[in-house]
Amino acid sequence: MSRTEQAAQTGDAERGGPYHHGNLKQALLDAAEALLRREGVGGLSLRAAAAEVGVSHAAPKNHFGDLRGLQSELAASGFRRLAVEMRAALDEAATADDAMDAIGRAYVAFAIANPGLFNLMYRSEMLDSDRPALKSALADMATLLRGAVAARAGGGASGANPAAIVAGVTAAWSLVHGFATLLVDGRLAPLLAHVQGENPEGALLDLVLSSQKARGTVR
Amino acid sequence: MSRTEQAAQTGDAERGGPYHHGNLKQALLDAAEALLRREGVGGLSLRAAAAEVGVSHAAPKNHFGDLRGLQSELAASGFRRLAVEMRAALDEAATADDAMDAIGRAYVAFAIANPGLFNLMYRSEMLDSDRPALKSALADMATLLRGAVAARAGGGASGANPAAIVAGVTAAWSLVHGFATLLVDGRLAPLLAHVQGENPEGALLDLVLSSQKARGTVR
DNA sequence: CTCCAAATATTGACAGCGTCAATATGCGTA
DNA sequence: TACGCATATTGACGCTGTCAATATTTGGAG
Repeated sequence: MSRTEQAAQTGDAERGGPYHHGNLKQALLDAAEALLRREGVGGLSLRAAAAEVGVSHAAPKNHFGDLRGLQSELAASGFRRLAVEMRAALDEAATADDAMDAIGRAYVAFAIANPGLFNLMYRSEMLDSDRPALKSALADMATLLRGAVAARAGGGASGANPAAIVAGVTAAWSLVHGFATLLVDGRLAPLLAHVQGENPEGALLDLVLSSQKARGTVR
Repeated sequence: MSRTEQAAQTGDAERGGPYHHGNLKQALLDAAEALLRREGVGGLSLRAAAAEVGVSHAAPKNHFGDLRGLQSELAASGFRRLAVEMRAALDEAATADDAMDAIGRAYVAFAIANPGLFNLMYRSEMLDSDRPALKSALADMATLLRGAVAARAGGGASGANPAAIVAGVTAAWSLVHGFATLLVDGRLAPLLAHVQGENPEGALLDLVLSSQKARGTVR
């Protein structure tokens, strides 16, 4: 009995849907992200995503080519959403210095809210950086970061030292990314135990951000 | 014809060695690390390591249990070696402030020299943190980091603010780990292009480390 | 010295995975 | 209406981790 005969007997809604799904690509992305959220980056597979949608194991090939294709689209979606949240944080900040902290907090908040996706986004061996969706999402992130640092360094006027901007972007990104990465990987757990209050992650991040500003006074 | 009969005919040295390898655990670890270096974290597999050593596909089970066991021992070895190099850098530094930079440089140098291993070390889902070897290696790393920060914060005397030490450890570790992670993942390539000279990675790291110290003067 | 138990290694099987080729189905258009 | 292209299925292949059953070797107890 073919899949279509089954569908004709049981009705599309009850089993599998029509032969042509109609919106399979997005459905697969949603299923894949659910898998990522539920089982982590190791639980993500083409076959599992296909099964979750109720479609055959080779169906994803038409839309993503291979596993790296699916993962790249997923990562691109992640970078897009991260950029949105960072921009929102940027717009709400009053001073340029507040803006840097706000961006950093948005970055970490995204990693906490989407640990599996965040992991995937920074595993280049699982991604195809030539995928247009991923490429443009990454370029967008880069200009956002660079713009924020330039705004702070320029202090309103333009023409800040380019080397200082490169260093600033690298330093700010490294600090926040390192924190997010270590946190998501569970490496900060022993340190978090020394921070009291609810939401110790946020408190520790605040400590880190302010300790950077007060460098020299800690001693 | 059994494996032993073959060995009796061809000689142990020529094909496969004796039935009992004698040092299979270490040989598998070496093969696995070679695999990791050659093909990255995705190319690591029990069967490939076994094949490289010339042993049956299920032989690793006796020594590591499962794949996570092998990966955990590999990661433990990595953390041990990293700690050695960080301690060496620490001992060579003159001032306490130099020491922090030296540790950071050693950390990044290790990541550059062993990218696959470094990746593995910070993918907890691939590791079993209950493995004694990994547990103790991680504990050693933690005390090293904490000690270095406490020495800087204490300035020779003891009794520095514990909260400041937690913040300092987190900040220093986050900054350097973020830099190493982004670098190994290829994410800093666009920024590295703006740094002239041979060894741009080291130059950029120097910029980052000094920009942290000069915070406020960049503007 | 002998023999037996424990440690170590092999073999074969199974399910899950990504990927490919061949085939089936349905939608839009000429 | 009929054709063509996009989409989906089926079946196969080799790779993987893991397990159970078996084979071999080693080392120590008697």
